[in-house]
Amino acid sequence: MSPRNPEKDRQMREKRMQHILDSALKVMAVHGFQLTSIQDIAKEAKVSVGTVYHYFESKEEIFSEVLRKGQTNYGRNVAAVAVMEVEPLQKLRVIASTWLAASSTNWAFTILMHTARLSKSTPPELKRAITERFTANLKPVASIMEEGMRQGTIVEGDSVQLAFYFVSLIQGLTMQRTPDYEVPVAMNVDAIIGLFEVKEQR
Amino acid sequence: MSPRNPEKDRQMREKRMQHILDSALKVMAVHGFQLTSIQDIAKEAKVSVGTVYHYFESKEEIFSEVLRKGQTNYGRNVAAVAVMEVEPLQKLRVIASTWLAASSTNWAFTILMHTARLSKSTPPELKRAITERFTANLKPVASIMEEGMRQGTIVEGDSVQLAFYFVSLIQGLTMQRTPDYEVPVAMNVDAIIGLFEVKEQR
Amino acid sequence: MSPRNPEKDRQMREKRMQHILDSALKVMAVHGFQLTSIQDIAKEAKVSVGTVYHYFESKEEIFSEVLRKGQTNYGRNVAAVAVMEVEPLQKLRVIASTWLAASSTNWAFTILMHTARLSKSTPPELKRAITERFTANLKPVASIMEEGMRQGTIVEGDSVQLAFYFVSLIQGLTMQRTPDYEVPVAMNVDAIIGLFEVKEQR
Amino acid sequence: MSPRNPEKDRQMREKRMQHILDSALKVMAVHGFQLTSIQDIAKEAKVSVGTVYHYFESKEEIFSEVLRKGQTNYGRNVAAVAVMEVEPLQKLRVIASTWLAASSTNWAFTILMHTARLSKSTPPELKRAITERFTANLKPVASIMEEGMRQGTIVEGDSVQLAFYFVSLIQGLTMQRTPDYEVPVAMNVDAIIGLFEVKEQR
DNA sequence: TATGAATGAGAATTCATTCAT
DNA sequence: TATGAATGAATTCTCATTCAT
Repeated sequence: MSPRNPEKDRQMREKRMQHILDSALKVMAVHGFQLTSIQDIAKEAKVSVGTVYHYFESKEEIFSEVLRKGQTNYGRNVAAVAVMEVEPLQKLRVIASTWLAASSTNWAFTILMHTARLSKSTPPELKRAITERFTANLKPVASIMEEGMRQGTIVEGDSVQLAFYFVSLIQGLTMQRTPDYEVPVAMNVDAIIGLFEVKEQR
Repeated sequence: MSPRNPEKDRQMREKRMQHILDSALKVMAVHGFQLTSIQDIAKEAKVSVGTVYHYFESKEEIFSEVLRKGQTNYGRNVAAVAVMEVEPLQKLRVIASTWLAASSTNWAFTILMHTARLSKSTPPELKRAITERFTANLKPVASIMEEGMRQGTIVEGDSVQLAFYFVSLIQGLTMQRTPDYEVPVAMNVDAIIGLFEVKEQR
Repeated sequence: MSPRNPEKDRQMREKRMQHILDSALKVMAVHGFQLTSIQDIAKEAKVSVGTVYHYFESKEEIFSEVLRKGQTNYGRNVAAVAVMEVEPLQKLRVIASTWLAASSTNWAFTILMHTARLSKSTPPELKRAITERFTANLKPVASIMEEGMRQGTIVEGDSVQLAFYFVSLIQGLTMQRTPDYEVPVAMNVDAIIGLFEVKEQR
Repeated sequence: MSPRNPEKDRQMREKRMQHILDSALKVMAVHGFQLTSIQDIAKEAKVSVGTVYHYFESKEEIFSEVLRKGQTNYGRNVAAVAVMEVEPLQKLRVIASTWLAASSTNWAFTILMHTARLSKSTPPELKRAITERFTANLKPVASIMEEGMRQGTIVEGDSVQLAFYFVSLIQGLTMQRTPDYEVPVAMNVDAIIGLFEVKEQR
């Protein structure tokens, strides 16, 4: 019947969708959330507008997917760090360094996430999904905090709250990392981690 | 024809402009940044679109002014706290509590600021102005940090960097405060301030 | 405060709205229902697309208004005929002649009405409104039928049903009146009315 | 490779084309005329868009074929009724009952036909074809009328005109039969036929 | 023959801005 | 100064049609 190869078709489809999502994140990083038009995304992906709509129902869905993939990815990375064979403080350092790395577009991603949660026009399901994934992603960080408390190297407190503060701080700093006009104050990962560290007695 | 009073005219003008700016912030807090139209602002201010354009050159200028007033205001408040007659840690507490108060629309303001800095369509002058005011506003906080270090109650480090971390943390937390789907983790001002506090010897 | 004349403004507004609605009917008569674009309407009315949207919320609303005005108008006309001082059969003749007059765009209007009622995309309220007005407009015709039955000049039967048949016949014929390729069969008002007439005994 | 059978191939082709046309009518009955997309038709027929284009040149052609088959079919049915061995009035009754049967999608078909004739975008050939078939289909009905006149059971008049009125009435009533908001007036086939009947002397 | 990916023109709608009154 | 009508560019989304596999 069909002279096509369904399996290959499926793979191609998957690949193109990912390509479009990557392009979407890239332009959103430059243009900002809802200011990114489908045109912009299509141009970046070097496909036509129609093609974008061939793969995604709406602009809405693209944003939703970008966020989902990004948060899921981040969650996986953090979980991997949490079970590494190093000191808890070192784990925090890895997370902070990765997130704040100059090359990353995390600042764009963070803004994207918060703007989506804020915007009146974002559908409730998406808001809830974002918040839930964010909350779930706090877990691995919280477990690092607990581990550090047990070892006496991380300050005492509610582990989830501490994780919340840590992540919020990192995200807050990330957003200062926007291009063009960066705040002229250096960031020092050791000093940041130091805030969560139990100081040795002299 | 009523005789004109130039001084009163000027005051009236000032008052209406402020009214429009207040209305603008109010709707932007609900609708999100650039999704707020001039129509929305005019409706909120109960004036016509034409009137808005009498007082402001462009939508651009309104945003710019909202940000300028907001940042200036914030700067004044922080400066006032910095010279209060209380412990440095207490000063930080006051700043944090005020900023994170449930009633505030600081989350909207923070997003507004970051989105503006991020957006390609924001003119460079505005971006620079925002960043400069942000940087300048770090000063009073840095002086609090220095004061605390001198007294041995605040952790050692570069005072401006510490201020940067403190403000970023507060802003990062603020953005978790968006309505509808708040992250289900409590915020505890004492615990937050605790991160910057030198712990007593046991 | 306002150097404008509100009353005059209101009148102008009313006039422009009517002008746009007239233009809308005119183009819909040529292009057909949902095939008429706002562009078409704007061009016909010699205003910009934006202006059309200044006066009407949506294409939907324009169609809805065209139908409402048209049906209301028709209802008024039929009611006026119903109370004229002539024979019942003569009243039917007047209605039929008016409706089938070559110059009228009733055929367009009729199609418009039925297509709207048929289309899946027409909101239920509009469908109900159309149907209700149609039903209400049967009343005057039914009263003519009753009058004729009392006088023995119109065939016996349920007056509302008879009215329904009469109107449906007229509308059915109207739709044959589309331009370009008219059905090559003459219409004779007397013969049509004859169907509802009690034939004299010889 | 299976040996080809040209005759069987042709039959298959014919069968698939008919299947697509049937599906087309089905969806058009629900979605309304030009609001039906090729996608809709393909989905209903459970084939791909490409396949539809294998069998038909354009959307235009599909509509054209649906109408042609529908009108031809109707013509055949009416012609069959015309030569049945029953009273002329009974023949009219059969035609009316069939056409107005609740289950039929004639209302969709009727709208389809009229909208096509009306639309600016319908090519002239199609318009002419529709009108010609419509006109030709009046013949069998006209012959029924003539038969009735000869027998003195159907009112006198031009037989083709009478047929025209009869068919227009039926079509007019059909369009009141749209789903969702039917006009709340009963239809009585006997009463309808009665309009064309010569009344007995008292 | 069958598929569905790709395209681009066109539709509805929004909105910043201008301008006559 | 105040108003709101008018404009047209930009945006999202749809869809007929083409084409490589």
